[in-house]
Amino acid sequence: MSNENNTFEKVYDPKTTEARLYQKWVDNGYFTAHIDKTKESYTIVIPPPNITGQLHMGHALDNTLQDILARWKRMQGYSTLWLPGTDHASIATEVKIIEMLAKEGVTKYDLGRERFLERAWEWKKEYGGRITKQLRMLGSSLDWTRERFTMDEGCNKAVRHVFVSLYNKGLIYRGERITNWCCECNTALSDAEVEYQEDPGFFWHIKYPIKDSDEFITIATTRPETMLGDTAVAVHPEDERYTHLVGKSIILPLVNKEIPIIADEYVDKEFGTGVVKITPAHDPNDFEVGVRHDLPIIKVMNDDGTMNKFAGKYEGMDRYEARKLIVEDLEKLGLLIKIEPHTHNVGHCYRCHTTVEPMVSTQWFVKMKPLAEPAIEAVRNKETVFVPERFDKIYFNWMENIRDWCISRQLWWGHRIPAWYCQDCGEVIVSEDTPTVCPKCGSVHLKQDEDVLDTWFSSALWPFSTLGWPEKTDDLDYFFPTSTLVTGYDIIFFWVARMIFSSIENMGQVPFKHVLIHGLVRDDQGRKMSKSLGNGVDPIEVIDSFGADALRFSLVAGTTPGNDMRYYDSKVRAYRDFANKIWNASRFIVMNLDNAPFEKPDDSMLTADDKWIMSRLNSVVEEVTNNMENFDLGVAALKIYDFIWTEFCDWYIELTKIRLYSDDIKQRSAAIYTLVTTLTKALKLLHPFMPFITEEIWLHLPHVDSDLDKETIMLTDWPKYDEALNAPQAEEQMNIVMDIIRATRNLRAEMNIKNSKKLDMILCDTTGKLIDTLEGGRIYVEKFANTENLTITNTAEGIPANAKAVNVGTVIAYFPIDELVDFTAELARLEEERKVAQSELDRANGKLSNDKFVSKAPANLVEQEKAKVLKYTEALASIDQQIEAVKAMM
RNA sequence: GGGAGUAUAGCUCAGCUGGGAGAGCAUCUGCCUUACAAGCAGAGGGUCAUAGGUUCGAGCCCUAUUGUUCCCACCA
Repeated sequence: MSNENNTFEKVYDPKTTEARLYQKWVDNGYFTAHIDKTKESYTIVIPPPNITGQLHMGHALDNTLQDILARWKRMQGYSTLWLPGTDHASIATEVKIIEMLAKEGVTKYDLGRERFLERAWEWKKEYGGRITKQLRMLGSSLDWTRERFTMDEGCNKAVRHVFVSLYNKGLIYRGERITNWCCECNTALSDAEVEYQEDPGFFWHIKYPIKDSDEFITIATTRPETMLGDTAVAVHPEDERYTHLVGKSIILPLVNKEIPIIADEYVDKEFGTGVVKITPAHDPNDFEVGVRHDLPIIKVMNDDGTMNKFAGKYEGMDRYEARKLIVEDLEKLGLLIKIEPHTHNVGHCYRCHTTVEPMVSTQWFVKMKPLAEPAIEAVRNKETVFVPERFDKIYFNWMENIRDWCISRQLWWGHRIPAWYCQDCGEVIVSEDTPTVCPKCGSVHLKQDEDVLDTWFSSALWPFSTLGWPEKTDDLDYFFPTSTLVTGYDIIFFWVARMIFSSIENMGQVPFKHVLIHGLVRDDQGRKMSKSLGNGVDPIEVIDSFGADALRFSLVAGTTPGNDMRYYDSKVRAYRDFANKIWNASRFIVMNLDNAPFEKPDDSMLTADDKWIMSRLNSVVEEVTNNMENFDLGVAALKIYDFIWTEFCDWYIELTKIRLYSDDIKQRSAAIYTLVTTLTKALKLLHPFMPFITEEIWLHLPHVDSDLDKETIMLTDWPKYDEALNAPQAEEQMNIVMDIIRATRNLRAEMNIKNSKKLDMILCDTTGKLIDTLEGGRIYVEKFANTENLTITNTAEGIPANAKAVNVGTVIAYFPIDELVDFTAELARLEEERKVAQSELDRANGKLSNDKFVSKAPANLVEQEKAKVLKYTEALASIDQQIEAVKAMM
């Protein structure tokens, strides 16, 4: 074992170890997954972070969870692959590059497509590696030999293959539909990419004059500028107020065009004026109405949100400028009745947050119904299970009400749509390979579609495209379907749902067995971390000050799947302290290594504390493993923390000092052996959570059994529950011993007796049943209660009447104390103790006198209550005796 | 308009299929005890939101109410 740089300093310094260990892990290929048919595989694909991104707390949480699972499964003997990669993030990246170009005073159109893409690839080269470097700092055991990118050659191939296949099945089509249009990003968006929020606005009530009449009809609108594209006015067919007008026309103000008054069920009689202007080109509902009534579609805006030639005198104006002017003009004409404040739900672009404009355009769509159905079935049949399960409701709700997916984007950075249009005959050619001639007319004048695909189209294929599909690769064969997907609830629609239906469609099976959903990491006030608020905490800075282990642990310990959490420095600090605690405990053990030979002791050399700690750890192993299997990582982490700090450090290590400082080398050796093996096992449990410090310590420790040929804790075996290690008698004994020690310390604190002052003590068990147990624990009590003249007896006879008495279960610890005892206070304390004992006794008796309890409750609980009756009866008797004694002294 | 989460100690949160409420931080009291003051020992602090119900027994299950957070939905 090499010890370079490994001196045990008093304070653990993560900085000097983390980078060194990570490099070693990578260099030695520990993260590299191997196809081994004798083993089961365990696979996680990373949710690919955007190449524009920097690691934020959400990533830190997401990847910590994945790393814990990967490291744990690896130790359990699974052939484990955690596959890394990044996402080209079409729209997000394009926006960033345009911003960068703007600083140079250039637009993307100035550059042209080709040179723009060159710049984009340069960007990818420069920033794409930034976030993966940061993932390394977290300790992520990712198999970098298999790193992928959504726009690498293999993924491109998968994308084209899927597109063509869906097109040939009629599941991808192109058509003129109304879509969400972002005027800022200049592209169509899918429904999932629109975020709705309540915005304050106005309701403008406008009079539309009826043709050949003096009558008016009043409409109310929130977007007056779209009236220029009105092609009808609609009322409800059963609205008596207006039935006489159906079939007539109105003259559209400002445009002076005649448009019909139609009747349609869509109109709500109760809302507004009961009359709706119909603008098929700029409203999704109106579009539907337009289709039903065969209305013309007049688009009055350009893609950038300015008014076009159909807007007449408003042409060229920005949409909001036009709105203002139109309202003014209407007012001048006396057609504006009133303006009402009105808040309404308005869609915003999820990338740039500008108001989305519903607009008609020609786009490519995926027909969703046929794809959604089997995807719903698969989750219903639990082929894929959400953890926690309630998230399947969100999934079902979305999938069952799904609309066709708009997949074309008017962007340049992304997978260009593999469709070509024949310039001569208009034929549409969809093909994986670039066609050279038109199959219909033989023309060579083919032009590829200008648009790219929604960035989520490629991420939907991620679990199999990254393993080599559509090729039949060994990786695909062995590692697919993957095991667990870890992600936040915020991208269930964007990503999880789409992976599920894409996988079923293309692979014939679900892409993963479990979806572990986590919540958001919020700031210390519970607010979402965001750039605009400036309240984001940089995980890299946290790692810098407290270490990756501390950050990881703080993100997991005590959290519940699916629930949001808050980030606190104080939490990380607490776990940094925990790391330091383990460090010092280990330092202590290592310091004692040359104190005695490290060898397996004879069973007879094992003491009660040895058996106790091994038995306790054995239970912890079982519980933690069960928790991990149920994805209760937060509970598992706390149990490990608690075991190491409280039971191992605060008790066991202290207890072993009796032997470590003894003259008997065999005893020292036995203590050392148990210390090392217990610590080692605990470190293994902790390793998935705190990979760095556990490895660093493990490298300092001597090893036994299967660890002997291992060079890293990463590849050691996950501890297994072992029936043979259970030691109920030792546990009982140590529990009594610790209770007595605690009671004594308590007494000292209460009575202001220095710990250094030795006390006389008489341990009295009048039942006589615990005498052997107490004798066995004598050595611990003597040392840690700091006694002299410790007497263990089964009779109260001969105990000085003025001895201070403390009840520890059925055992009474007497302290003949020379100092003046305040008898009044003592009496009061005893009375209080009596009250408690009496109420306990009443409680137990009450339960037992309840026939229903006795007959219906499990037998062991009934037994427990009976035992209590005995115990408190005895306790009461003894307290009464003490009270009498005190009274006699007064 | 639908749906989901959440309400537990001063703060942040755990609490596995119902069987006597826990942790960290904070507070108070002692300790530099030869692994650790980023530590040790002790203490205080909770009608588990409210009201009903089921049960021998409810923080946990059911119903309603209130507060709070979020998701979905085409109301012009």
